[in-house]
Amino acid sequence: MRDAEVSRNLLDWYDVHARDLPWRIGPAARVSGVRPDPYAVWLSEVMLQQTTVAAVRDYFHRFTARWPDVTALAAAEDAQVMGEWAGLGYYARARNLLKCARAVARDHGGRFPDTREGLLALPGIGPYTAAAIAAIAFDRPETVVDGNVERVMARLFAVETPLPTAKPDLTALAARLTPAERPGCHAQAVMDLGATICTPRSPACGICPVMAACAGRARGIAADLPRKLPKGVKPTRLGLAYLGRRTDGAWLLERRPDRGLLGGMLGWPGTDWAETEPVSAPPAVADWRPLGAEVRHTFTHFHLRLALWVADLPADCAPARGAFVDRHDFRPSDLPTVMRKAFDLARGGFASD
DNA sequence: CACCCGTGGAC
DNA sequence: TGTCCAAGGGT
Repeated sequence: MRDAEVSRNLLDWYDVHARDLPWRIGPAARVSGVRPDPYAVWLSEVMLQQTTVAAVRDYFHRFTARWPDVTALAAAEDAQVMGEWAGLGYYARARNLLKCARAVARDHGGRFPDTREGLLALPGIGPYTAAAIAAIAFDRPETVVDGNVERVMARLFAVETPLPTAKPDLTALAARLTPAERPGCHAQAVMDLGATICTPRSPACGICPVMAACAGRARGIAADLPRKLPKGVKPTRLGLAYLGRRTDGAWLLERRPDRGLLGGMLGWPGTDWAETEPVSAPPAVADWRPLGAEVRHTFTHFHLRLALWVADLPADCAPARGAFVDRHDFRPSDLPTVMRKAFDLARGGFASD
């Protein structure tokens, strides 16, 4: 089967089986020449970086309801956007999302650049996202390579070189299949195939539209591809967090520095997280008591065990760190997950009111 | 270029 | 419970 036939089969399959996703336009609209909204494409693609469709859906709806276009988002306050992103992870994406929206509003008159190169110059838009927006929103014949595409190419062409070494080869193979017509649909077809049929484990080769062309299947090694270098062991880090509540119900919280882990997010004051036993460092003078429970949470590259300390703080409390957030302004959903877990465990440790 | 950066679901 | 994994980008 020639490359053009493979691409044709993928597109035919996509036209029948394309998933109905909130950021996509329907086939009827597409046939009438309607293009997807670049803002919706950009927002969804950033949210989908290393994140599943199931996790993104509700966030996408909340963001577009609150900020319907890039100009509205550009005008939003940092804390509002970070709070709305809370729970989705990889918080540098939210910081760059705002930077990007403001750059588009200020430097591009509120319109996204319509080329890969133009998009690539914006914060939070890398090779994948630039190609995806250019292809999907602007009908540019760019080659889109994400984890799905790498897996599909590795299997289709039986590439046994492990990732990430194989990346350039897989990109070249994906480029061979990229058609001049409907490149955006082609890109989404390959990604949909990877997400629904050519899955990482137990791929459904029996119903695959390009089964006949698949060298991996022919050799019986499809499910073992792509090969990957073994990963290192995650260390365990320890830390303390202080959950202080003032008598009027206000919570003592702290905005984390813009860089690094959970950068720019709200959190409980506490120690650094290290592999050695933490040294106590309460953010205010008070009768801190151990909760007797700890948060266990796993990040990308380490496990965390976070011991919780709680205290009732006096009305005239002057904290050395952080600031009080009025009980009516405090939304637990504004917290990153590890901090929300701490709140869920500790809230019972305070007198109810 | 190697490392850093979240989270929840599947198995 | 532990491990792997997902529509990557920044530094």
